[in-house]
Amino acid sequence: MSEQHYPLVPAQPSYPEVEERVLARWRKDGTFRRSVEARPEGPEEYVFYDGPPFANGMPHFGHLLTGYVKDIVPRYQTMRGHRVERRFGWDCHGLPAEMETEKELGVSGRAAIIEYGIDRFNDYCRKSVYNYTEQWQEIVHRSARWVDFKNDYKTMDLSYMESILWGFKTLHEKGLLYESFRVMPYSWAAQTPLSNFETRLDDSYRERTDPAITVRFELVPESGEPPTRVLAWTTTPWTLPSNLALAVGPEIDYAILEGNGERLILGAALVPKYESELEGYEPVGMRKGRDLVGRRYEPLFPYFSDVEKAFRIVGAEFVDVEEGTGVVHMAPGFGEDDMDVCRAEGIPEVVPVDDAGNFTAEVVDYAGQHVFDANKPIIQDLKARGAVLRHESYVHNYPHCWRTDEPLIYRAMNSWYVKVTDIRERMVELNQQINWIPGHVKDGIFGNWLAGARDWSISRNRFWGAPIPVWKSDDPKFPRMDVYGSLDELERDFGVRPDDLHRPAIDELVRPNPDDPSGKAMMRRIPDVLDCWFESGSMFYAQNHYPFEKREWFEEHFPADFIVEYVAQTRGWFYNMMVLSTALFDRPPFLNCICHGVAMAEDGKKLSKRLRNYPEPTEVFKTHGSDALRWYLVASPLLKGGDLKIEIDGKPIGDVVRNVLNPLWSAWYFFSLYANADGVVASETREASGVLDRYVLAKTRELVDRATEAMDAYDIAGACQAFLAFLDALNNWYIRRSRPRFWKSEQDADKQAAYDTLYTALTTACRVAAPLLPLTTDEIHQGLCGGESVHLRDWPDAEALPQDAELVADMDRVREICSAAFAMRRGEKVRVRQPLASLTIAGAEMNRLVPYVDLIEDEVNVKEVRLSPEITDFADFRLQVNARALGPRLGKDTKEVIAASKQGQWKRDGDGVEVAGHRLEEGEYELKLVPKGDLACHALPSGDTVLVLDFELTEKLVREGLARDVIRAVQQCRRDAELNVSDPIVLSLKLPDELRAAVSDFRESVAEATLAERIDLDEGLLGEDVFRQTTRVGSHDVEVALQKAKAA
RNA sequence: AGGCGGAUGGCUCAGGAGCAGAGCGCCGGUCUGAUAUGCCGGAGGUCGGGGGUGCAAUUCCCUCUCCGCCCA
Repeated sequence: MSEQHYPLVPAQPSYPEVEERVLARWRKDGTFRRSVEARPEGPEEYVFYDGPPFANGMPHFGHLLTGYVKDIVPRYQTMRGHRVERRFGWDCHGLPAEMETEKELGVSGRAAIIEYGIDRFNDYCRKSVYNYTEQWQEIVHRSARWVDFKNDYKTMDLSYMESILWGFKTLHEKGLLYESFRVMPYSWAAQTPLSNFETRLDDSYRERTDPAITVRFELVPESGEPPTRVLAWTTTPWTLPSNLALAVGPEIDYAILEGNGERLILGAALVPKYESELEGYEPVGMRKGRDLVGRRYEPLFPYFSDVEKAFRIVGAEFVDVEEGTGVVHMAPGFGEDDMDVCRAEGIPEVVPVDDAGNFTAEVVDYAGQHVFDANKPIIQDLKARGAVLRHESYVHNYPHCWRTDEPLIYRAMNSWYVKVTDIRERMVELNQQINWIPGHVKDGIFGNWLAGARDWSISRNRFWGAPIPVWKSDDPKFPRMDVYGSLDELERDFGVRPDDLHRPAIDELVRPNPDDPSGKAMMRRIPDVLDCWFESGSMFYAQNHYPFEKREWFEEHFPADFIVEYVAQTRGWFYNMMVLSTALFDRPPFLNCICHGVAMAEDGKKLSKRLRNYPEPTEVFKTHGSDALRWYLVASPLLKGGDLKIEIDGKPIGDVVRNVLNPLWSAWYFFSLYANADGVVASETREASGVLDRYVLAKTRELVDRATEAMDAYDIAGACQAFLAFLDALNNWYIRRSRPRFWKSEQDADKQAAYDTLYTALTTACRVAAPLLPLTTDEIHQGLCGGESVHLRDWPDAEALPQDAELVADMDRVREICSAAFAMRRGEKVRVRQPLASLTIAGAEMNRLVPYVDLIEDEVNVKEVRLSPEITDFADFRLQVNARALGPRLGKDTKEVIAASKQGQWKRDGDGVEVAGHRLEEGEYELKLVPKGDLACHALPSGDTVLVLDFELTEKLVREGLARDVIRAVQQCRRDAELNVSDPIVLSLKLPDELRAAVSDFRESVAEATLAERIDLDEGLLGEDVFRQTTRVGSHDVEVALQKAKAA
């Protein structure tokens, strides 16, 4: 046995085992750190920002997908020579943590938390952040994602939070913050306002049945007028006690109806909808809305009857007659439009609802009742007073809180806002500097969202978050507001340097108001904390404690070269970073951004832990491995922004093993098997002489070119596609056709060339696929290159490999010819082992096929390949018009030309052709070959080549075919006997006469093919170590006996 | 409600104004001294409904219906 220079590998490995092995090696060797540190710091660095996930559960396929992309691109850029630091980030603050803590501690609501103690509450939140970090690290590690956990950032770190203070103060100084009392979506269950985009992030709109009532409002009578009532419609009866006005559309027609001793006013277009209620009422007039404006009415409830300027009909453009009565009841404390209209009219708002959604004492009759519970008694009261014309149920989509699932209300609140509208235009401009993948996101989903951006509410009336660094005087006689942007500033004014910026410690910083000479007024922090989105959107500066540390580092690492998250983050993280980056630095926060689609469960629904509608990622790791999952996800439509249904049994992931991992491994197995058998050491080569070697090197070059182009365009699926095409050429053509060169016993230059070429193709392929299959390729690469990790290598240099487009085109044509020949054999039901006399190839440029004649003869198993330029002997031309080129020129006649060409009604006309009275020039048509009907003929799909296969069999050909059948039987026997591929044997065959004659005729080739030193056809093989087998060849039984030949 | 995406073979999805594609599944065949988890071939689709623009629409426009997603 020769010396072995490569590991012996199994034909089919357990990929999960391979992966565990590679992971252990990485850990032991510190491969990740080494790969980063091997690249220089400085301007050549490639900057990646990791979006912080909120880890309140185990990662699912969606997280993994993002993680894979977060790994692939940095690995690629690292191989391209760039240093890529990868810090993991954790999103720690905000409602998700608070809600979880409320549930686990059994305290619910602001009051309960304050009673429980903000310090204890926040301590629990702080701990809960760590609940899943370990499992996350484990899964991220197992998925072969390289990311730095040790040096991670957390949004709750003191340094991070100090940067947040800086960001807030800087916005304030730039005049981009304001405080305002406005109507906002409010979660009474979470006891916090939500920003407008939070109400759109989750699928928060969902069906809800509410009461809808049509209410009579009694007008203050004008002289001589019978009792007159205006009808208004609402689905929120609980806002009626806060009603302060009624709105009509100035241009809308309102009908006046009379009956039952009263007059009713409602939108004329809506009268038919109230047919049954209005029976007995007669129309007595019609008024435009503007003629109703200014009329006073009686308050429905007494609670706010003294509010100035209230209880009038006002005009509002937004009123329509789509629904209701064409008259809108206005409660300016609970509706955005209502507040706008009423403020314009000088009507103040009233908000008699507390933080928990209960009526306050102002509304005496319902005080303490939750607003939704109060709907019922309010309706009953109104009915008792005869104020309700109709009471119905109304099913509509209604916004719900994304954390608590409870319905939101709209409520006027005090909140801090970022003046996004001031920088909106600039964001739209800066967005043009960003390369979005897929491209339509830029001016589609993201661009549109930016263009319609609204001011961002960033204060939360909660506990676990970065504090709003605003201190106000507690005495309105000495108004003063201080905004702090650093620990230094806090220390300067309060005399202590906080080591924790969380509540309640931060609230304890109090000092006398310097503007109050008596010293009694105190400066106190406003109790709100920041929206946690403000914090994650600040990561690009806060993760490195900007501007307090590493300022230069920041300058060099901003904006990011690359980020990736799923597409909905166009409303979340992408957007918030854009706002803050534009506001603070007037630059885009990132330059390339992949938005991937949504991984869904097999049932087409979103992945749901509760429904368990998806397999555990860890199970997939155990069965198919991480590389297969990685490939499955990133080669899918997900990266083009599409959604993907993940099958629960993971079958498509198994397909990846079969279609990607196995072919790659098979090539590696083949190499190691024969290289070890021959004791060969292969090395990389840049040139070759044989057509097969030159072909596969050119294919390798093509792989590098295509993959580079794809990866540079962030088209990961495209890189996968290129790799698959290469694997096919390598396995099913190069290796398949080159096998005899590896088998032969001479250790000559041709054999070495074959090894070197295969070695080059394999090592290059591993490097190209390293980001896509980091574990499997590393195992193979280490085997090929003496233990060197593929991830420490550079991306292959395409220029080092020969480019030969002509050779590739010719060889691909040859492959097509062979494929077509096999199809013809199948048509005639003639097995490939049966040699045929000849294959005639007719078509253009036949001379280019000359170097491949032997190869075709061998592959197709024919004695002779004839190349013929006489195409018309075998085939006719069919005219195929190029409608795309012709259409613009011929217009209406195009159809006729197409029809005529299909019927063969055309003739050649010099350089062109004539069809239906038109002359077609070159480029406007193509001539395709169609075999003549009576020949065993086959045309290539390209239409430029036809094949004729001679199926006439001579006695000799038949015998040769039979001999090959016997060879096949012997080879099977060798394999069943578990012989080594290079073991010589002694062979004995017991054959029927026909086969015996065939083997006699072709004794030499049988012996050569089966490595038989001796073939015995008469006496049979006797002895201990004889392997015997009876198999069927055609319709005959054949007895094969063989024995490993004794070493000479 | 809104924003966005989607509807193409049994399934998962590409494509894109000019003879409808891939993978899987199915059916049939078959090479093999690396790989039958391979290779070759085949069947299978009036490209969701309706309207419009065009010489030409599955593709562009309008509309309807249905589905999906919305802190990865």
